[in-house]
Amino acid sequence: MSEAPSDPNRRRIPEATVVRLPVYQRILSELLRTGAATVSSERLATMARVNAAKVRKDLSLLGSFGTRGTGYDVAFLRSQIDRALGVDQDWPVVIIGIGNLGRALVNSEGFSSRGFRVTALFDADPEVIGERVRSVEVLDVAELPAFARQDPPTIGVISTPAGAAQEVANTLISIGVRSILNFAPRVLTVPPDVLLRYVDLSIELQVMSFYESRRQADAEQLSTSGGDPPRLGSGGVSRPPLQT
Amino acid sequence: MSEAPSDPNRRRIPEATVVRLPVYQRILSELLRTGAATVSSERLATMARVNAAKVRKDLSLLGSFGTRGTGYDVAFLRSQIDRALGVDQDWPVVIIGIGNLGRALVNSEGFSSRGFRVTALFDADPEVIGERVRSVEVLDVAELPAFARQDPPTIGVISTPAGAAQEVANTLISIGVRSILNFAPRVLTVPPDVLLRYVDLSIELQVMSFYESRRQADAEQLSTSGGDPPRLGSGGVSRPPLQT
DNA sequence: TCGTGTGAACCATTTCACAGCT
DNA sequence: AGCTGTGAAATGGTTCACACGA
Repeated sequence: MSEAPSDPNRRRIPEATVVRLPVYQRILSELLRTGAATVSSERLATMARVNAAKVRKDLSLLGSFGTRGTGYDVAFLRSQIDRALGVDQDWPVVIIGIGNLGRALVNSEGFSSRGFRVTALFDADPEVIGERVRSVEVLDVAELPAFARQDPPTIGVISTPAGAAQEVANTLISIGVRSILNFAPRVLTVPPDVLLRYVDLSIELQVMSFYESRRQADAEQLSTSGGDPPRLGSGGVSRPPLQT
Repeated sequence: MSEAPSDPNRRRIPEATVVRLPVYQRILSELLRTGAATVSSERLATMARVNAAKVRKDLSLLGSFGTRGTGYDVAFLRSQIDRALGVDQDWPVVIIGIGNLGRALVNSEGFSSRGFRVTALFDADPEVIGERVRSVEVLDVAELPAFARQDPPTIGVISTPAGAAQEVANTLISIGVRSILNFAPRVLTVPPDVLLRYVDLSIELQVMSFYESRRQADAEQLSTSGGDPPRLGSGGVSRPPLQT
């Protein structure tokens, strides 16, 4: 009735794996820089601070790219991950809000390379409009709809102050953008077919605070009562979580 | 033999929940701004783009703070989340690398308020050293060890270029910092007792690329063969994941 | 012999469904 | 009547352990 279920790509990839793929991607890029030709799941796992079986399972979801007894070809594997992530395609990106954060984004490795093409920057501040950042001109945000008719962006990045974020989101949606990445500290409302993701610079800081206060609580517990030694694992200190 | 197992705090909180607590925290702060006195799990869930049962389970791990038939008291719940996250305590933070990203961090809501106190900024560039950002002076990174003896930081934030990140991490570890938040696009090596978390500004962008290319693939599939209509859920378009 | 790829077992997290309080 | 808090079921994700190929 339906097609063969094991088409190499096209297989359902769990969200958890999708989020790890960019991590592997970066590690492979670094390995490439240092001249490594092949890498084992073991080594990749150590660098990514995850379990080797997880690396193998993640990668096997993309296809069988390894060689038994040898490992994975670094360059080839990276190209396959790029393909799975879709960063071998061209995604026009607009960034709205060119303060320090917007500038940092434009200048960041991952934004201006690897599939993403920053086609325009937008701001509302006359001081900033007309400036060039990385040779891309900052336009008046009022011109965003007109710009989009010429060169429609796929992804919109919001790095405005919180107060402007919802309005910018509305504009992006009205010009047909269906993927929005929001750095502004504000909860946004968008239609259900729009993919909205948040990056909160301070969430990780708060997660650190959580584990740090657990550490302190454990340390105090230890000095007041003569409790168990702080063994890692089940009790004691919370297992340090791995990176996003 | 041992103490009662249901001490309100002190209960093990799953990592997945810890990461959502800052999200609830922000939402509650916004509700407070708009003057809401109480909130239901349903409403909180809608705003956080998660399931209501999940909200209730998450919150019940911190204690029984809701009122049946009414919901949660916004201000009280927020203070309890703050407590659980440890952001009611004082965490001295140093930031190393005062480029655009470092400045954005210093100026961001979540960094300079709510428990975190940016005690000093560091850079290696003589142009930048001596400058003040948000009234905090930028010091020479060479002075970091001396500074730490006076006013030891709990958390170190790395927002340097990739090339400097490992060296900065080594310095932080040598002065006793056990929680490091790394924004530099570089895999770092640290001892196992150091809590290291990464923030990669482009990971979310790559995740978007993944889902966007799935959308395109689905759209093409649909136009070439006369396949199934793109029902949300099992097949069709991948369920848009919720924010980190 | 080394290291991938993968069923199967295990563990964590999510969701359901409803008892119980206001 | 409305909404929380929570066992129990369902789902999703991780790890084990080993067959198999290079």
